[in-house]
Amino acid sequence: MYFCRSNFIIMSQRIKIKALLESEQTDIQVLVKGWVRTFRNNQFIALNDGSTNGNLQVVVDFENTDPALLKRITTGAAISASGTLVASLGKGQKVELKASAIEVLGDCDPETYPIQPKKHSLEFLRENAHLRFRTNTFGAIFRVRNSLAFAIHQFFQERGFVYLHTPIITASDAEGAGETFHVTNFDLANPPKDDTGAVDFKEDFFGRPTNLTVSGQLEGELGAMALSDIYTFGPTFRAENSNTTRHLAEFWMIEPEMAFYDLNDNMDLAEALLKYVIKYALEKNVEDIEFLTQRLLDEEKQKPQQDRSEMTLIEKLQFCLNNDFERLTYTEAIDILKESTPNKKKKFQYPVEGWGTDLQSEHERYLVEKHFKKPVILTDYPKQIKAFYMRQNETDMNGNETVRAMDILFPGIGEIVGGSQREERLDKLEQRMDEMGIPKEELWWYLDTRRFGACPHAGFGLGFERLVLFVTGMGNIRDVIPFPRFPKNAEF
RNA sequence: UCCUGAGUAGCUCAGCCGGUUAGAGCAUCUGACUGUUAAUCAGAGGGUCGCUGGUUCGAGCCCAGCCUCAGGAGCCA
Repeated sequence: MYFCRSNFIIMSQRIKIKALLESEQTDIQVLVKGWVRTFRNNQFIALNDGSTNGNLQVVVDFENTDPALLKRITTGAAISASGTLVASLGKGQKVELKASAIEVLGDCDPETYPIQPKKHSLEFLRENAHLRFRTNTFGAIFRVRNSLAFAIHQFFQERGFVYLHTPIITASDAEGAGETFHVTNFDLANPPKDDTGAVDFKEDFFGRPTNLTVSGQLEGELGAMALSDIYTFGPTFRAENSNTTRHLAEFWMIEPEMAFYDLNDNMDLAEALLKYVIKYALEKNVEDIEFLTQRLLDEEKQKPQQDRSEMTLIEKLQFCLNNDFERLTYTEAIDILKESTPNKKKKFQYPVEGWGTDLQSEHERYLVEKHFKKPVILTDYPKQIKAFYMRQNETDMNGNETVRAMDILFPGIGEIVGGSQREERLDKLEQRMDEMGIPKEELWWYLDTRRFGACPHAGFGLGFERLVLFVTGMGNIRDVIPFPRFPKNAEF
């Protein structure tokens, strides 16, 4: 960080390895600190400090170094090294540090340290999630995740959106977005009961049943009805017993809500956001994405030819930037699927027959990966399979009832964004809530926005981990969040 | 939750039809070498075969239940 143009370095200041590796200067005195990746030949330390995927080679003058100190330079040990940055005498790196002093800051017993200088499976590293940051793969993933998070804020801030913090604890379970985690202060072995023998939540902390939020959308809409454009970016919780590579019990979601937006504006914004943040990561995390691209190539070498992707990770990301997402209605998608080869040859597990049922993931995958071969935005889904707050379309000439919904489908991920134009007409909204059995009394505050100065508006939810999954090319969502929460697992 | 597969050394795995002392590679340790890049070479240590029960003269292997993991499905973001 203290890299001055004048070749002058403050020796007492530690320099991050990323800055050193990018440096054009040599023959300067520097101080570095980091963790040993490998120690080869009693001479060469591959040192990493997390600032970049690359290691700095620290060369030790082993003949003039205390053997007891050399023994303590083990994989995983934290060390401090100072010396001269010189052009490397060996191949494989431009510069290296000729060490004049080395201090072991934290020893690391190689007999018991789980991370060995060898390849580890992702499953093993998941069980050692507290240490997996120290691997190349997870270093790259979490630096990319960081960039994406920053880019999301930057995108919205540049457009005048207000970052709104919606509550984590809520009393409404009305949205029906999934099973909730209960929040209570009760002694679960002995909760207070009322006259009928039911648990008496009047005695609980909030005086009513509460749960962790499944979505900040409804509260987000309240903000949009005054601030015009808001976004949330926070954790959400679903107690679904989902055991897949695409679901977590705790995940982060970005939920913008925009007043005076219709569905087209909504789609434009979502597409622009995705392209913006992918572009940002591609530019900001060049080495990380190159590393992850190579990692994916190596992984795919183990698969049979037909299961390998046609594009590398970088190519996929660039392809995403350079092409408009395909936009079509649910009804058009059903027509395509009905006429598709796999449907005619009965290759689908769930044959596509009529209008009105939800698409299975095999159908979404066909549209995205085989038919269009690019991200797809599906709109105007049947009203019966979508949430109560979505704006109802006029019944079409075939008598089909649809809502102004949109889902963005990504290759390998499936649904990454789900959104809609919201129903701003009070009578329509109330009627739909009645039909779906949603308690209007509980959502009186939500309905107030339709009573007082209602206006057309829209919004969407973007699953952050699914985005990270796509940009890193990883296959399991549990590998793109630092400490995954899923059924039967809350370690760390 | 359902379907399929898996659980054997620190890690990744092999282990035949149920039969003597359970193997390999990597990692670790010891020694050699000393401009290495997954260093190399020689040697050594390392096991409650997921758990519980059952069948059998005998179980890593067969059976039942449970636990955990992976992949797929559903729910979804």
